[in-house]
Amino acid sequence: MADSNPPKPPDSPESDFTNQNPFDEFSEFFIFEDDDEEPDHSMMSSEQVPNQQVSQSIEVSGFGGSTSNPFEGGSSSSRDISGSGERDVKDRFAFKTKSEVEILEDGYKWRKYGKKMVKNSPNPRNYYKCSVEGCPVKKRVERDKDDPSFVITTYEGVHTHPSVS
DNA sequence: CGTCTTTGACCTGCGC
DNA sequence: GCGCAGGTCAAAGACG
Ligand SMILES: [Zn+2]
Repeated sequence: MADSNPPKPPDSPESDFTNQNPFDEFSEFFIFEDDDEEPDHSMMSSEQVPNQQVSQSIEVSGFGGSTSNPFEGGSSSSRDISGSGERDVKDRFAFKTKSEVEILEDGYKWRKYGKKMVKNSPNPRNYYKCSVEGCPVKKRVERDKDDPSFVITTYEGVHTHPSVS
């Protein structure tokens, strides 16, 4: 109750983006399944400098439109490396987006199934899953620690069905 | 009426 | 063995 939208008018993410500069407000930071992680040995010592890495220029046009999806067609089922003891083929795709709302419509229906607090950020992490039966796709949404205006959306899995009608 | 949201509890893996 | 962290499920309620 009293959800109270953020201190900001309902800025429909699916109608303003076309008018904004993808380089200024729509920073796409692709975070593939990297092995190395932040070697954070000591914690809470002195805040580390924010890693403001906003770069990369991927073709992202009809995002939040309705049917266009940058996911399908790019990196997907690459399970041809089953012979070698390679890492799992779990498709993990992180997306950093500048938005005040976490519910970015990407053309799919998601059902929230959990909320957790991350220690690294004073913000909670939301867990979503595709409502479509048979779709093992999961989505994780979390706010940035240094930039609460940024939202990190992590997609896991591949949709096995076209976008919603 | 059906769908989705919300919160807590619960499970597992790991570290020490 | 316990605690912590992260992740998941389930019941109830809200809501259209
Ligand atoms: Zn799906």
